[in-house]
Amino acid sequence: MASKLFKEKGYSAVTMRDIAAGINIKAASLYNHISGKQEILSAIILNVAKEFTVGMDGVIAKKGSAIEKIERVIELHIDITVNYSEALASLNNDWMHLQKNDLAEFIKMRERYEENFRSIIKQGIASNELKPNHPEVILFSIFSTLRTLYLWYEKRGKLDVNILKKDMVSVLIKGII
Amino acid sequence: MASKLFKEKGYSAVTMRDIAAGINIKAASLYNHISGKQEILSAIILNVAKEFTVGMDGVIAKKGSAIEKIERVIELHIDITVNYSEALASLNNDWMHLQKNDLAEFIKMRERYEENFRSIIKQGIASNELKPNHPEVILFSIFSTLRTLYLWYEKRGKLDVNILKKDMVSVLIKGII
DNA sequence: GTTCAAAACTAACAATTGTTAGTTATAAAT
DNA sequence: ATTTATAACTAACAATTGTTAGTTTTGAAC
Repeated sequence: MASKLFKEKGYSAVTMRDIAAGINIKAASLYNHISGKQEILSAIILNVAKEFTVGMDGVIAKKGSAIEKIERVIELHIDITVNYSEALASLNNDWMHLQKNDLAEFIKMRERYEENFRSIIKQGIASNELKPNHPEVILFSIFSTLRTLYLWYEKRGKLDVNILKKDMVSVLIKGII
Repeated sequence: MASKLFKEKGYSAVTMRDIAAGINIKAASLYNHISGKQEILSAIILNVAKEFTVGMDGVIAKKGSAIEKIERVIELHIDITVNYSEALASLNNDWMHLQKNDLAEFIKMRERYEENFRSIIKQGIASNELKPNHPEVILFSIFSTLRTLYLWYEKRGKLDVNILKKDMVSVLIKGII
């Protein structure tokens, strides 16, 4: 419920009274369940960040071509988007409002995730599976598409997940020509 | 200066005192120059939104293949990103904090822009320039990559614009294989 | 050197913020 | 029926918010 409000207006613009009203209680009653506003944000963000970390670790662990691994990363993102659509808004837009320890943990996970993705692309270029484009551009292109998928998934009427996976793999890997 | 703060923490988390401190004056002094916080936000967002609108209108007006038009759209986004990097953060993340009239104007511009982009893709599919993928997936893929370019452009040490354009066109249109 | 508009300042405001203290309602277990 | 833990409530707090009022400083034009 809080994550839905955070998605709509951003963490800073949502008040404890807003969150409480969303579940028909008063703001003070929230403190019977949580320690404060920050805890809500970090629960939302770190939970989904861990999903990404675990998922990416799984992709890296399995053997396979770079293309196969990229396909699995695309599927991972789509699955998480379907299950955590609102949390992804906070992860993308409000991570900077995490406090010290949570912020450090988040940044560490994000860096590790990105580095893993980068290693897959480098593997693909080394094995001639991928065009010798600048790896950063490939990384950025795929990454940013997957990152903002949550904005589209709902707007476009909850497309069928399997069709979406196939289309995304096709467009992102083989291009649009 | 305000746009830089908005990019870092988001509109709602930035106070008038923050903005004033950024230019070494007191908050009250800001009101000698502007009517309020909202005006800052709408100036930032609507200005860059108009750049997109004018640019896209230019692309649509010129004759050319769908691929050529998509290339020009990519170049348009890169040019705007280079010149308005901070404003793009507000446009992407804080547009919902615009007030009534400004919000309506923004949404109208965004819809028109998107519709123009969609028409280019449809033209490309009709003329067999593009693969018969679902147009929405192509639109979303290119769009979201361009949309978040501002996050990468600075982090990656201000890449050379012309090289970036070529790489982006290659990756987004021809794919990574 | 006086004038005068632009733009800075101090001080304060009403409203809203996250949070705490203390109290009451709920409902399962004895 | 009494107890007891859970979770709701009211009321209030200190801090911070955007903004206004009134005053002083600045600096170019005369």
